[in-house]
Amino acid sequence: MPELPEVETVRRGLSQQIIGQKIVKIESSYPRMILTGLTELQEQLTNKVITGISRRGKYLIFEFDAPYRLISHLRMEGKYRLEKGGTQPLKHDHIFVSLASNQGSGEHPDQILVYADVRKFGTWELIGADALSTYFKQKKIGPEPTPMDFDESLFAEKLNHSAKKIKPYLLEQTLVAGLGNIYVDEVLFQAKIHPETISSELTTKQIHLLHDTIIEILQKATNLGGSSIRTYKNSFGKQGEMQKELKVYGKKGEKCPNCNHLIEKIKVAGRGTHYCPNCQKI
DNA sequence: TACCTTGTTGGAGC
DNA sequence: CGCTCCAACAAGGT
Repeated sequence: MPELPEVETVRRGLSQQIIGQKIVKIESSYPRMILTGLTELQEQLTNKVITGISRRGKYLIFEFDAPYRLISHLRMEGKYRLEKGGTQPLKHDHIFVSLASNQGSGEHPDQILVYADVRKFGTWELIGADALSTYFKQKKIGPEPTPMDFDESLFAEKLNHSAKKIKPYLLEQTLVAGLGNIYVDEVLFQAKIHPETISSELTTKQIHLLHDTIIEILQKATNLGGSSIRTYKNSFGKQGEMQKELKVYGKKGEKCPNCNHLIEKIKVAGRGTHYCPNCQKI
């Protein structure tokens, strides 16, 4: 379940591995996940060089020496890895991008970027470079969780006028981009806010703490290479370190590190939700 | 076998 | 109309 820290870690890895390489072939055994079509992708990107990889919220964005951008969302279990050619595809491999170093005469592929996804929930979309900002505006993706982008007064203004429960609201990606089910539980625990608190009932003090905690936890998790719970690995096949730092996610029945009360798991808006009933009261 | 997992969306319902 | 909530969906592991 890659959230912002995991997606950012994948981005950093892939940037080291494939920037400057030329796409010589694209194949897919599950073209349905390419929402804008496999043929279009092949037509526009074959023989193009990958010039950069960026990220917006949980979306990865591949850039080329062509006016197109490839937007990749990993959803639950999407993964990238690089392989030498001639390797047998694994069961859940869906897209194969053959890459050649963009130097010399060789069109001989050096390595293959493989996209694998057990659940097949991830998506690829090819869009014009000029349509990128429109794409995220239409999806109402909120600011990046950084001190520069994430404006506290705007955040407070939205919360003050909403009857939504805070956890599902934070998961919408509209208040701030990048939180998923793991980090939203961790953030609310650290800020001592009950996940079912009605947004407009949060105090100014709580909102301030929540704002700072979102930035802090996502930054910390990114620095640690994300959390490998379930099956997440980065593009080098390496696990993250943040799972060791989690306080409530997946800790049902264990003691709260603050007060020794047992961590509970409830359902909030259909999502498994971990919290300490003693530290996080409505 | 039915249920659970998650992010996102469309539409039901108030 | 505006807002909130929830089922549905993608597919397979347990």
